[in-house]
Amino acid sequence: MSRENLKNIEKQISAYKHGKVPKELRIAQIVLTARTMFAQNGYTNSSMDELAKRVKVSKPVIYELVGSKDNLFKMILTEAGQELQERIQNAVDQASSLESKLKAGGLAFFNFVKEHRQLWLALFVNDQGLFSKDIALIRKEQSDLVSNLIVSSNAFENSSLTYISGIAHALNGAYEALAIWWFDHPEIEPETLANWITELLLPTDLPLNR
Amino acid sequence: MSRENLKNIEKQISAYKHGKVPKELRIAQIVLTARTMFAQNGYTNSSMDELAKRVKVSKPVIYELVGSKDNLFKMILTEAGQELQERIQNAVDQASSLESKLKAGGLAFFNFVKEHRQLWLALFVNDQGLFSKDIALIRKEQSDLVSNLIVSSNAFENSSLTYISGIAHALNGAYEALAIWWFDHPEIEPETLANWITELLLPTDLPLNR
DNA sequence: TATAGTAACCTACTTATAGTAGTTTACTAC
DNA sequence: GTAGTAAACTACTATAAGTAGGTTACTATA
Repeated sequence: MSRENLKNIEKQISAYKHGKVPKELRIAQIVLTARTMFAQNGYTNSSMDELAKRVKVSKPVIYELVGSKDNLFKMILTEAGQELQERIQNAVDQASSLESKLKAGGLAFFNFVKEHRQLWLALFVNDQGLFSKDIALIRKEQSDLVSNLIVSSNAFENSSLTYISGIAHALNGAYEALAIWWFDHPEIEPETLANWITELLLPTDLPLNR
Repeated sequence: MSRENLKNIEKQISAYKHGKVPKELRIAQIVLTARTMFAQNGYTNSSMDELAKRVKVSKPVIYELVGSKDNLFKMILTEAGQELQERIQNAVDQASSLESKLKAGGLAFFNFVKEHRQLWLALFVNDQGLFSKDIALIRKEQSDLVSNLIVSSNAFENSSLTYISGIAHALNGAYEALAIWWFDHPEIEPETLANWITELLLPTDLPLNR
């Protein structure tokens, strides 16, 4: 991602006196500018008119070069997805044991998110603002339910509330992701899915508490 | 959710000859019609003009009664969130052991999703179509990476590929959800988060394989 | 039974934004 | 210096959220 940086490109562009900039350079400028804009405002709250203003070019130029708002977003999404993928893959490859691979992969992921917080949010999670607070509230309630379950089970009796809250959210995310995956495997019964996650967390041949 | 059903309400409405229907009844009709529309087309692809057509009323009536498109969506989202919450809570309360509570809660969740597939997707996951395929592709790649990790570790050697794929998606969902939760706890280090999930899956005082 | 008040509803607009048709400008090759 | 073309522009259309201001029909009271 950002193999070229925006400053660099704009410096090159400033060499063209009368504003007629080669296609590829202009595309790079547009995509990078759009990435910042999407990160700041999300997809819906970003407009192509504003993008045109930021790039200091008229709208048809943008449409000529990147096709559509959708397509522009997809380009940015795909590129970021690829970089994320590569970084995780490299991290996993360089570790040896299962445990260290899991740690390294997770670390690579969280570092990526840390470096690109706003962008990651805008690309992979939600469309800036609109309902994120409402969904966050619902998730929080679900997670509180799970937190209570964990606490009352004494499974994590020496753990901090922060840790338990985080784990509860992670667990909810697992259920949610499995439900999304389920759309492509509709023949599976709800009971089966519930068992999968339960057994993942509480292997039947192991004591429940630790 | 849908404490009243649409047919019922429209039957009551048809009693009013000249189309002047009491506020509350009209609101119920609008909300239920909108719920169907959002489930079919998602938020962005649903228009208030179409809603007005479906309800057979002019647009200002709808704005008078539900305020805005945002607000309408939030009403539906919140109500669905509450029902989901209640169903999981009831299921958990009625079970006794930690394991049975996890199973029952999970089952309640997956049953809810099964009963309201399209609506659940539209409300909690994404905005119909636009980028869901692109994000799904990225998730699939991440999950394949995790699947390979799982397979090569021999941790699940007797498991079907379908199961492994599902678990991999669930695991990715856990990372993603934890990253979202992280926005409210920015002081935590990436290493810490990576360790949390690793230890959840591979408790250090237990053998790695089972 | 006439009429005042109001709840429910309407037509016709404004504003914002994605996307396009058709034209103009400046650099390049001969 | 002129022809061709790449890069850019102005000015439009279409769709959709949201609103201003007016109309209709039911209800209560004289």
